[in-house]
Amino acid sequence: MKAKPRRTGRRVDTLSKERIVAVAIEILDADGEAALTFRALAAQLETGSGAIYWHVSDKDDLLAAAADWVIAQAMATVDVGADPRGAIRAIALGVFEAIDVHPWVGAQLIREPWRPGTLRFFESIGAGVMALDVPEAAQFNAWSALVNYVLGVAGQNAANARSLPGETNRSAFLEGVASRWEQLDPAEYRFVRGLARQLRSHDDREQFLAGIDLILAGLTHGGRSDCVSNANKRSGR
Amino acid sequence: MKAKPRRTGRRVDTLSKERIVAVAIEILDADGEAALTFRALAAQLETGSGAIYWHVSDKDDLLAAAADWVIAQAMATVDVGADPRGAIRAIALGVFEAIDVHPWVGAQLIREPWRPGTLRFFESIGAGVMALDVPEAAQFNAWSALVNYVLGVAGQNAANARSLPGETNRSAFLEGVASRWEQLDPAEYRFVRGLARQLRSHDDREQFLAGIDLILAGLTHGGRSDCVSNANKRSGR
DNA sequence: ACCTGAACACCGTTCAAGT
DNA sequence: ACCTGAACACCGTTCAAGT
Repeated sequence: MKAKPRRTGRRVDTLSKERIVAVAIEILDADGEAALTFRALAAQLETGSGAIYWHVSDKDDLLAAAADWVIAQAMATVDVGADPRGAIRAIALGVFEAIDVHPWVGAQLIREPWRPGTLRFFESIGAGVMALDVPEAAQFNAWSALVNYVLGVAGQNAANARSLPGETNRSAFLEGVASRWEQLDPAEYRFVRGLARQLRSHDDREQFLAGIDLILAGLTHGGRSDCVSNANKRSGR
Repeated sequence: MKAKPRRTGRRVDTLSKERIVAVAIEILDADGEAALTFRALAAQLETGSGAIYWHVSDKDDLLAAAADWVIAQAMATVDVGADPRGAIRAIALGVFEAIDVHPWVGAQLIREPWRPGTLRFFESIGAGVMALDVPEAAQFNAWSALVNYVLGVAGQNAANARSLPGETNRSAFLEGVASRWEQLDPAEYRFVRGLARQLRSHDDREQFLAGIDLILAGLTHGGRSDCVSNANKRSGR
């Protein structure tokens, strides 16, 4: 009973960085960040743990490569229309949804901002900003605000999902937060208390886009002389 | 030579959660997140590693408590003026600067949004939003955009600083990113290439505040009927 | 060139034993 | 009630040895 089916000398699935990254993504999606160990990966790939180091330099490298693959995929399938505003929304939403499906990506994106997927994301947002009516001197800040916002929400989602994988878990987490918030002192925490109700029923995706729209609105109005806000002048001091 | 100075029975510094958290913050600030181990902590506290577990349930608990202490401190010293816009800017800047000094806080803030420091931060931003001219239905989204933006920048800073502690390291990191970006194909990465120059000389703090101002501008103008932007109507589809 | 898997150093956490 | 520190299970990484 010990005899295994013999391959013809060579193994069918040669080990490669692509295959390693693909299996890593499977493990990350299925069981979360803590489940990705070199031992689990080696077992799944039917090889020794040391073999992985031939193709991947490091665990950091593995995680970065996995995150970049997800983002590159998301960026490749984004439908960028003619309208720059719509393009920015579509790109941001594409990254948001990719991270929604693969929450572990959120924590990885920011490090190593020279990976192809991250670069595509950065450049696409930048192209949208250029296409808008934003003066050149303000473009860097506009780009930074958009990118930081997207990554902020991404990180938030990642942290929320880190506890345990699964959909039920997320709503349970929100329910837990909401019920804690409801027990706060009304005098001291009026706003947060009021948030609790809405926390249970809100649509993440919609709220994310509302934030993008807010930044875009500020961008357009801050730059137009016929509708200048005093928000851009330092208020007070 | 072996005789240690004998204390009078009781040890002078009783172990307590406060003292553990204080030493943990010292280690985190000095040598980064990777350096905080229960062994290092126990050595610094001159006790056994197991003793820490009597006061702290977990490493997660320890990190969350440390982050919350930093944020609570920052919130306590924020000077909130009368002007709601100035208050929001001051609160955001307070959190930004706290995370700038203690970069490891960035990654921790989001989890456990019921710790006192985090709650104070949430409530303060919420109070600012309420004080602004924002319709009640839009308050949740406005609050979310502001908080997410602050946490996004915070996370970014945390990731940048994670590589190694120290000031020189940060500028070296930015220099590395800039020089990589400059080698990109000008046809494909026009915007990111242009960013490289500005990346070296930009002021983090100023850029952070510019993002806050952008959201505030969008907030004011999106809500006013005399200056409605078409950014809030779905453009395109 | 690429793979194997035992070995190493190190970690969070537990727990019987002490005071 | 609180502290001690050895022990346990587990991890990333290395490396001599194989093909």
